[in-house]
Amino acid sequence: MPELPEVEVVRRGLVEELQGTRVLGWWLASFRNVGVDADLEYPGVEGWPVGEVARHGKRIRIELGDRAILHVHLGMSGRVAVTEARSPLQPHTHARLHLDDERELRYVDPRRFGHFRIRGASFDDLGSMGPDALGVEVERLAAGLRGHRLTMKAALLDQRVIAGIGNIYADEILFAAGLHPLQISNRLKDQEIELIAEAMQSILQRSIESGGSSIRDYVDTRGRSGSYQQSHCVYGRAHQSCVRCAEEIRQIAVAGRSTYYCPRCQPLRRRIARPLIRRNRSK
DNA sequence: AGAAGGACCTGCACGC
DNA sequence: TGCGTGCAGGTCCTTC
Repeated sequence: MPELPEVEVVRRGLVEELQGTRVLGWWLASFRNVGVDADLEYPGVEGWPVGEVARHGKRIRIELGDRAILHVHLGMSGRVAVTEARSPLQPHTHARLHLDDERELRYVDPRRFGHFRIRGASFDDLGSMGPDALGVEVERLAAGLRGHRLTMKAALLDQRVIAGIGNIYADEILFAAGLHPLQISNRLKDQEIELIAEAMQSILQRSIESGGSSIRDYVDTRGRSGSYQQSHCVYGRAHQSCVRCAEEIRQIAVAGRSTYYCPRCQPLRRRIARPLIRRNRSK
């Protein structure tokens, strides 16, 4: 399931693959998450030059000439690949961008949680998004976390607070920072926020260098899996021993998501609002 | 304002 | 073997 590191690996792959190409046209499936703005005409034989391939959080934006931007979100199971136009189509291929060198950019998404939309250059999809998690400054992270009264797990998953973190890295970051997932975001001490910021940078950076985490579906633009899942300390390790203290890793539901943590390395501080704990424990 | 649950969607693991 | 069921999760929406 692609989060920031996986999306960044995909972005870097696209930069390599799409350099110097032009988009001549497209084929788009008809379902709600795939489409093109009604007022954009087909590029035609001259094509649109592929420009900057940028990323914010889990979203990729690809400039197409000066009039359009391709917005891609991989959702749960989305993949993009640049392949020979003649190569056979994989099942669940929902979009194909025809390039000027006999290749295609293809978007495949079995679970259809992702998005693939060609929109006018002025369209802004980042409106309420928080800062990108990679390289975020401590002050901005602190402002985001203290601006909401959320459990830490919910805060890290909330793209308005910080963009790019999903279920896996939220758990890994909280473990590295020694914070319980039910800790309340606007009651953190400065030192705790610094620990989160440090853990976030080091984990995301290391994961990118490992090609991301491949849990089920994720592969990069050339179909290669990442290996960071081998470095996970808590995610998916319920009932196994903590790598740090050997205590049993626990699995609970927080913000509607499976959450893994070590009760000894991530103790719950008392200043938590009681109703929150009761509600979560009653599940 | 925030929590919770449902909807979207498919593949996979599991139990019978 | 084959079927039904539950689960996984990113995001948006509704309800409380």
